[in-house]
Amino acid sequence: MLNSAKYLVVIAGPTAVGKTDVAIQLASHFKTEIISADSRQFYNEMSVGTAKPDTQQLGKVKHHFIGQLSIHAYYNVSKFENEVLELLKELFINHNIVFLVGGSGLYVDAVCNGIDDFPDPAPELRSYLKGILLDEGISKLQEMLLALDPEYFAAVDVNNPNRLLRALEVCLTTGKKFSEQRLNNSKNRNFQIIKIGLNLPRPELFNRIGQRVDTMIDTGLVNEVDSLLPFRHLNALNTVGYKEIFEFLDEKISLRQAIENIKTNTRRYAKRQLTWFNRSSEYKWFEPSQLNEITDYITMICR
RNA sequence: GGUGUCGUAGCUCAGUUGGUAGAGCAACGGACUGAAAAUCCGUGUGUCACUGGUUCAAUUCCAGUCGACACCA
Repeated sequence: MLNSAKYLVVIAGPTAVGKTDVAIQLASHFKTEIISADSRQFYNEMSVGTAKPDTQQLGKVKHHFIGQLSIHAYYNVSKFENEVLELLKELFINHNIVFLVGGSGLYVDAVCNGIDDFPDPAPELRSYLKGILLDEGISKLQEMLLALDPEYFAAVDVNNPNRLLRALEVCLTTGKKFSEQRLNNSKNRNFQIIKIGLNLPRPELFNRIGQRVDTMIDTGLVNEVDSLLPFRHLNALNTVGYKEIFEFLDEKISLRQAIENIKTNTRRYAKRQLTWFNRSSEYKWFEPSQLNEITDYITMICR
């Protein structure tokens, strides 16, 4: 092969747009493998509610990062970045093109651009800070961050508890300001990146979301969620499709209402995904039906 | 058929002692560096059922009409 350049082809887009099917056809065409960038399809115990590729689909193309984790495992985007880079080294030995497919924008970006390195905070620090949030409210966390890192305090969304907790965690673990360590530099990769966005007119997308939720219900979502009831406190299960069914199982809402809520929350999620991906101008957008155009586009660039 | 209550945003409802109206949810837009399907921020989109009357001014008061509900026949 004359051109030995390596290409990571990102297939991103909102949930239910049809990424899985397109990716499988593309990966088959280019005789390569798929890395999933979907922060919920990682979990082995969550299948129906995450619309994982089914066994037939998984049989067509080798997928990575599908169901490789237990919901009890601690995982984060930095681990994902490192593991994917390791895997890519191997895959690029025998393939010039590898697909990265998923809707988790932060995870996609971590692979493409990298994220800054921070030490893992001690678990007890995290629960200590959460305790403060619970007992004294967010204003206490704001006070703490203002004292420890006024620069980040000025820039951060101070009403967002997750952001405050994270910044405080880093400040207290490292003894240095979060803002000093958060360089936001794009890392160099030794492969080229092609970004493809998949989207549909909104009514069509929303229609597909509704149909997919109905299919999940028909294929046993309630049973799956019921079996995970003891673990509902886990972060992995703080997820659309699961939290609404928990409410139904608590008899707080009807099944009908739970289904409606899942559809609404999935639509909102899809919009947030589009906001994320639209921020980058690097995406070339297609409709999922434009398989030939997408194939030509990739071929043209990789030629 | 009679009496009563109600009719305000996409939905549930508040309100205006008469000066053309506002909450929650939805919707729409946005942010995002180790929880990210998470978390957070911003925006009111309206023939105040309809037709008349009183009034400088009616969504508000009055009458009628239509519709919903309840009770009485």
